[in-house]
Amino acid sequence: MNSLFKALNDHTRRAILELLKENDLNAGEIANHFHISKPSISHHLDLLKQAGLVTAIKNGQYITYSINTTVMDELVQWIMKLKD
Amino acid sequence: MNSLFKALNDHTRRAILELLKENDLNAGEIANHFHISKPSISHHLDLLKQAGLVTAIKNGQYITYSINTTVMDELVQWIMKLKD
DNA sequence: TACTTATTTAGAAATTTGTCTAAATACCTA
DNA sequence: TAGGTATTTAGACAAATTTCTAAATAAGTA
Repeated sequence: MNSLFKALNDHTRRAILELLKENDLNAGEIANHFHISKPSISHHLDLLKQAGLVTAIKNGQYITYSINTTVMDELVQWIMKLKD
Repeated sequence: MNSLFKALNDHTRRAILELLKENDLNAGEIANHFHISKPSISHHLDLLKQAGLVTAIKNGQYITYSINTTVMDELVQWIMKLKD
């Protein structure tokens, strides 16, 4: 849960998830949506990957990122339990 | 949303919410559940309050804290939208 | 009023985080 | 093989975060 909350606690990373919801994208395409350097985006992608929120598949020179929302089920459950 | 994710991104604060789910508690009672100084707990409570996750009511010398889960609805909605 | 208790505020120290540039790695193509 | 493109890794730095102790504020009680 810790890595999940940590990954979600950043506007850029949340925006990346919203982008990936629409389409799978490679790292460069993701970076083009932000005014942040590619290494920084790469770092954000790494944190999302650590949380299980995205998966990465190498396609030759490119790495395609996809969203994985199943890890958020645990979060929703946690919230629902708090709500009773 | 930012203050919400920020407030949730800490184990102690999440544990405080779980405590308050069971009972309203005053600041001292909350502090007694952790091995953290009272000023630090006070700070955590402040962040939870800023996010709207708890409310505080002064009862004489004491301040009673209660959980407020309605602000998490927005978070659940955000997650559901990502899931389609 | 003086003392005690509950809580917060202030300020400081250590750690974590987000960002950058430069360099490294990996793959593609002529 | 040489050169170009895509991406990550490394290292540095500023800002934010978590924690602490000491002091301030507010309320209850003798």
